[in-house]
Amino acid sequence: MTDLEATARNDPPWRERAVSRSLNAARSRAELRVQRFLDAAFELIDEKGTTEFTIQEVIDRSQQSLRGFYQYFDGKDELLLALFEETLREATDDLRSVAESEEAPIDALRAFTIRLYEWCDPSERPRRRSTHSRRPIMDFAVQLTADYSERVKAALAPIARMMVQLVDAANADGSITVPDVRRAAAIMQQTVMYSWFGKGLAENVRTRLSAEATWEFCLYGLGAPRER
Amino acid sequence: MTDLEATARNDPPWRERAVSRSLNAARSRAELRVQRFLDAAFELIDEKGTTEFTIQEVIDRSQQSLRGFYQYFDGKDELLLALFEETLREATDDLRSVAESEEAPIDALRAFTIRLYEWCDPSERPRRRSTHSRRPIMDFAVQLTADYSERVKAALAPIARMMVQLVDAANADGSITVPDVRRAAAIMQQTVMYSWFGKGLAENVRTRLSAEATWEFCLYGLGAPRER
DNA sequence: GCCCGAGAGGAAACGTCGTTCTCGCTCGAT
DNA sequence: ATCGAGCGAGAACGACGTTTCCTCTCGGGC
Repeated sequence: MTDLEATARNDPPWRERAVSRSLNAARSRAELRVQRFLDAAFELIDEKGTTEFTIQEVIDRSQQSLRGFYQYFDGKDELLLALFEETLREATDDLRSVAESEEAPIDALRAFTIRLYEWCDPSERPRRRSTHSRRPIMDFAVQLTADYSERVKAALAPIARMMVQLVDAANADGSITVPDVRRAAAIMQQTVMYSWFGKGLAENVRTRLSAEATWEFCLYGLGAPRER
Repeated sequence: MTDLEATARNDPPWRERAVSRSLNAARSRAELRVQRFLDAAFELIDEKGTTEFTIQEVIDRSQQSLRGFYQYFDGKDELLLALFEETLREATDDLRSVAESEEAPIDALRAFTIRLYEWCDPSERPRRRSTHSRRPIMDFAVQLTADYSERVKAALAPIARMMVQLVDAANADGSITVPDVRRAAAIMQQTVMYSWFGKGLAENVRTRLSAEATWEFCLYGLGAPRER
């Protein structure tokens, strides 16, 4: 062990650099190929409107080999999980910037909430520069949750954390009044995020919920003083 | 056509009775066999905690033939849909009786809401005499919604209708104040029913939402006066 | 210049499942 | 006794995810 460390330390710098360069090359090559798979899968989801594409289609579209696919992904689930995590990463960045663009805590919470709603609701065509529909991925997330709750939880954690912070800030300055910040943030997130399940269930367009209606409901639920 | 009708009308009564009896026998025999399939599927779901049983298992358990299965069901989806509808029928009856046992509209709404929450939340072991876990079916309902939104909607309609009535009554007597009853009922139903998705997502037990917390959140969201 | 081994592509193969098909038995009516 | 409908049993099929195997290639060491 110590010998190995010593050897490593005594390696001429050029060797280290060379190895590193080789590794970097390999890494970027690998990342490129992974990205090709992801892009192909996103395209297929857009076209079909569902996550029910076949591996073969991904292979054909990305012009890579089945063997290569299984070299980079443990299976289809891993691919879908990667798509999900990628989508949530985008959403998180977007939500952060939206919330930060507001001054008052209650306004930030409102902006954050409405944008979160838009990310989850398929019928919305919001302001964000959405390159493709994430709807099928959000749908599939439910199934992912069943088998990979830890990873889904981890992917959702940044959004959950932001929600807690925003509720806490609004609670601190008196805009809202909640007994338990974390609990309130949880129910808030849940109400907003899972609102899209009501999609096919609303009997008519009139009763379909809007982002605004959801926000108001939450606002009073959080104990905001009601205007008369 | 007229001839046929005349013939039918002139048929001796005994023939009609005989046919009817035969049909009744066939019907009850068929219903029995369908029930065997349903029971077997329920058992499998209970044991495995998922709807991912195979048709073969249902066949084996119900001691019937694959051929028979496809004679009664168009496929696995139809079976799952039947289980879902059966479950909702039970839930609807239960919810109705719970709501009717309360006098004041707001109390009825509260009782209804909390019981509905319990029906959807897997972790709850409520007062109802639940013979088996409906959790996997509720999970799968999301996928069913994607392909059979009409049938899911229809199965959910009675519950939705009750929710509207209860919100309307509570709104009428001033317990709550909502601008749009149908809309309020919709968000209410959604918030309560889909709360179980937060299952794997809550980071710890403390932030996990209870039926009571959900009810309170909704109550104020619906515009109930807040006690100070 | 030659060889060798890692890596990648292609395709065949496998296992699981849902679904369909076919064969043969049984039973009740004529 | 016979015929036909109904039904059980199981083979077979097709779709897919996944694994495996064979082959080719390419870069580095002898």
